[in-house]
Amino acid sequence: MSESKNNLFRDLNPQQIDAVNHVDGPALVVAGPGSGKTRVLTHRIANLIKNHSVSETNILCVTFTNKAADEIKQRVGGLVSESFKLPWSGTFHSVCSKILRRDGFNIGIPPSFVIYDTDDSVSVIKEIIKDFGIDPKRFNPRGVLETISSAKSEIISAEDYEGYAQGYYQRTVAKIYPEYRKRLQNSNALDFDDLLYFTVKLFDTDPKVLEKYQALFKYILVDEYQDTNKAQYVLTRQLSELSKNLFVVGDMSQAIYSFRGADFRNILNFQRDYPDAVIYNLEQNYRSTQVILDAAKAIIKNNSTHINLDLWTDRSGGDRITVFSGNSGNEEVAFVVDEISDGIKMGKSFNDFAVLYRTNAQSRAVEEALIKNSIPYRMFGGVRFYSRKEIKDIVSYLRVVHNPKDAVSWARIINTPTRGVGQKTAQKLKESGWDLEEIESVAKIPIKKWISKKDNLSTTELMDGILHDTGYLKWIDDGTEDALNRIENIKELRTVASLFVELDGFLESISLVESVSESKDTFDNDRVTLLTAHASKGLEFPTVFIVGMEEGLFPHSNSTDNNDDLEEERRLCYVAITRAKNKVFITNARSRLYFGNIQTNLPSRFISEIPENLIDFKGLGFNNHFRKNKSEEDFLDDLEYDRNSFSWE
DNA sequence: GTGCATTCCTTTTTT
DNA sequence: AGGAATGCAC
Repeated sequence: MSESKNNLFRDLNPQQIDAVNHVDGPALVVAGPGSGKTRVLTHRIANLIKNHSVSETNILCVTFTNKAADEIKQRVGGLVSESFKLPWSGTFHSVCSKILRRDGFNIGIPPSFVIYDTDDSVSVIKEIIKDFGIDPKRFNPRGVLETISSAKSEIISAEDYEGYAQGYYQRTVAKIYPEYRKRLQNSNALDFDDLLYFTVKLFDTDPKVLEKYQALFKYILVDEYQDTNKAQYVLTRQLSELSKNLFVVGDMSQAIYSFRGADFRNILNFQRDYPDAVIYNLEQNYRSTQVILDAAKAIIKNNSTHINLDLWTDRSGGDRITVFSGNSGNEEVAFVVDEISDGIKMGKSFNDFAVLYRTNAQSRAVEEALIKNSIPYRMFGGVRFYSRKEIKDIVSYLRVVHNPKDAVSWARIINTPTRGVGQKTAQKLKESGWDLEEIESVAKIPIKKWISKKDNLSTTELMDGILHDTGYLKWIDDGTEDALNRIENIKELRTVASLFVELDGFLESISLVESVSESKDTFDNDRVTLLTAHASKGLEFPTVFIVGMEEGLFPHSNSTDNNDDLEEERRLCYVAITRAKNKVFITNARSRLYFGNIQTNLPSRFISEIPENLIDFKGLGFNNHFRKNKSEEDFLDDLEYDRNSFSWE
C-alpha cells in the first residue's frame, strides 16, 4: 500500500473505509447527519483517481446545490493535486444543461437556449391564462406552473398530460401545458424542469448519444439521493445502465424536498433496481453532543413511513436544549439577541451562531433585532440577487442580445427605461414575433448593433454599452437611498460579469448559480448566519437557534392535515436540530404579528416530542403548561424571563 | 401613454 | 406590513 493510499484512509472509521474502498458495482451509502458523508464522497473519488487509475473526466458527481459541488471539487483537489479539476461535478441542472448544449440539437434544442427561472415561467403562464380567457383567480399562475412542473418531474409530456389529467383543474392545466411548451420553444428557452426532462428524452430517443455518455461516465456518484425526483432517478439509471458503477449517498430521515417532486422511496427503488448493491451505513455522528442526538432521535422516531438510522456519538452528555417562549415575536428575537450577546461576552464569535426559521418571511424580525443591536449577520436565501428588478432588467438586455427570440425578456425591456412604448405597441411587437426591424423602428433600441458586436466584446463591455445607450442608470436614479442600492447591485452584477469572458457562460451561471454575492463574504467575516431550515442542510454550527417553533409555522399549517406532509416537517425539524454541534435553542411566541394581524399559536408538537429531561424551559412556561396541563401557579413559576423589558406588538 | 392611488395578495420550503 | 398589480385621472 502506497503512502498516498494510507493518507486517504487515515482518520476514517471502518464503515467509511469500506465505502471509500468501494470501486466497481452499485452501492448505497446511508449517511446520517454529521456522519462524514462528504468525506466518503471526496475520499472515494480520490481513491478512484489515485489508486485505480480512473481519469477525472470519467467521473460524474452530482449534488443538489452549487455549494456542495464546489466543496467536493475543492476537497478532492486537496486530496489529489492543486491543479485538479472535476469537470463533471455539479448540480443535476448544470450537468443536464451542459449535456443539452452539446447534444440537445439531436432533439431540436439549439445550443443557444436560455434558461427561464421561476419568475420568467410565471409570466409566460400568466399571459397564456389571459390569452385563453381562463379565470386567473381559480388558476393562479404559480400553482399552474407547479402542476406543470410536477408533470415534467414525472416525465409526462405536454401531449400525454391530457390523458393523466383528472378533474377540472388538471384538465384546464392540460390546455395550458402544451401552449406553455410552445411559447418556451418559440423563445428558445427551457425552464428548470425542462433541463432534466429533455435530457431524459434525449437519452430515450437517441441511443447513440446515451451510449456516448454511458461510456464517458464510468463512475457516477449522486449525493442526497433521497431528494431525487423521478426524472433524476431515471437519469441516473440511464447513465449507469452500462457500467453499473452507481454510488449513491442518502438518508431517508433527511428527505425534505417532496414539495418539488422528490421521492425518498427512490432509495428503495435503487435497492430494487440493483439487488446486488452493497449497502454501507454511516451511523457514527462526529458533530453533535449526545443530548442533541437524543433529542433529534426522539423526534424522528415518531415518523412511520421510513426507517431511521441509529446514530451514536462519543460526545456524551452536553448542554440541555433551551426552550424559550415569549409573549410576542419581539420578545422571542430579543431573547435570541441576548443569548448571542452573552455568548460573545464569553468569548464566542458571531460565526458560532446560526438562526434557523421555517419561512423566509420570518427573517425580517430577526434581522431587525440584530441590526438594532449592532450584531453582524449574513443571510442565505431571501430575496434572490438575480430576481431584483434592476438585475433582471439588465440581464434581459443581455439575454435578447444572446437570443433575440426571448419573448419574456423583450416584454420586460421594451419600455424599460420608459420610451413611449405602451401596451398597444408592445402587443403589436409581440405579435410580430419580436421582429428586430420593427423593434428598432418603433422602440429605437439599437439592438442589432449589439448583436453584431457581441462576439467581439467582453460581457462587461457589452453591459457598459447597453447601460450607456439606454441611460438606464440615470433613469433609475431618483436620488433616493433605494436607487443608490440598485446602482450598487448593478455594479455588483458588473463585477460578476467581469469573471466571464463569454456572454453565454455568464448567462448560464446567472440562471443556475443562486447568487454569487453570497459566496463573497460567506465565511471570511465574523457574522451570525440567518437561513431557512431547508437551506441549512449540510451545514453545521456550534450554536443553533430554531425560531418560530409553533403549530402552524413549524410544522407549517399547510402541512398538518396529511401524514406524509407532517412527516416531512418532522424530518425538517430533525435536519434543523442536527445542524448544532454544542447547543440548541428552540424559541416561540405566544402570539405574533403575521400578515399584519396578530395570531396566537400553540407551541410546536415537536417540542413535546423531546424528552423533558433534555430541556431547560425559559420565559413563559406555556410550553410546559401545554405539555402537562400544569396548574396556573406552576405556570407562573416558570416565568423566569423579564418580559417587562420588551415591548408588545 | 404616463403617473398616481387603490386594491389585492402574499409567504413553505428551491434548482 | 409591504410590494405588486390594477384602475383611474391627466
